[in-house]
Amino acid sequence: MPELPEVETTRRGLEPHLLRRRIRTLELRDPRLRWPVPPELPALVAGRRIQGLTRRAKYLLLETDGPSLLLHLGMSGSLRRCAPGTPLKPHDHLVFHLDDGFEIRLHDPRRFGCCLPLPDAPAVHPLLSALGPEPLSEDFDGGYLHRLSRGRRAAIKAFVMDQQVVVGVGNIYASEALFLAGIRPGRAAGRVSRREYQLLVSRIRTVLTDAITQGGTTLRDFVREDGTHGYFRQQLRVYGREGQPCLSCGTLIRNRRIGNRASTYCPRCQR
DNA sequence: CTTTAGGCCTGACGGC
DNA sequence: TGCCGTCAGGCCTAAA
Repeated sequence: MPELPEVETTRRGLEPHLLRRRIRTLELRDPRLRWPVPPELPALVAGRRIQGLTRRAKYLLLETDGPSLLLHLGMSGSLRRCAPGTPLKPHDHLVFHLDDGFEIRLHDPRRFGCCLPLPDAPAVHPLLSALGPEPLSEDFDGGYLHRLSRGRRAAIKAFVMDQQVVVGVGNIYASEALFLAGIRPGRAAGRVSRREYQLLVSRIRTVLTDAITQGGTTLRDFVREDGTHGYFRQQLRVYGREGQPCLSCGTLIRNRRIGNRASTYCPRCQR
């Protein structure tokens, strides 16, 4: 599932192949994504030169010398760089034809992703304007989470998955970070101590950076820009391990629904 | 204000 | 074998 590490892996893989390239055409094979891709989008970007590929939260910003684009991979999306002549697959919805002959294809079976034009001031875009801090930035720390969480009754897992609180942390990495910090996912966010938040922030940082190093987590759909898998799945301690023994203490991993999400945890290691 | 539920979408899976 | 209900998940909107 594309959370921050998968999006960042894709960004890093694609950027060197995109910089200074020109978009010859954008082929709209199926515009039915989370929001319909505007029919005028191909005309807006045709002939434009790519000046950057940046990331904000789980969004990718494709910057050109004309209009820029906002891309999201939803939960089953991937961007692949394909050599000329590579056969199209089902669910290859968008194809950027570049001036070096290569193609960048947005593949998204469940179509929860998006591709939208971005205004000149990206920060005012409604999808970006209310986002919380980046988890790997300086302004995200234990004190911030502690302050923001006072009085909140929502589960801490739902709290850290709230993109207005901190971005990029989805179900997989929230589960893993809470395990590494020894905190039960169902505890009220407002009852978690400052010290625990400091530890949690540290664990969120390490789990995200480790996952980026491994190329992200492939469960089913996610592939990197070159078609290879991410390898962080092998490092998962609790996610997807319901009923299996905890790697630290041997207690069986439990699964509880929190905020309508599967939440796996070790009842002994996490308090 | 915070919190929750529903909806979008496809494919895998289990039960009958 | 084949049909069908359920689940997965990010993130929106609407409603409580």
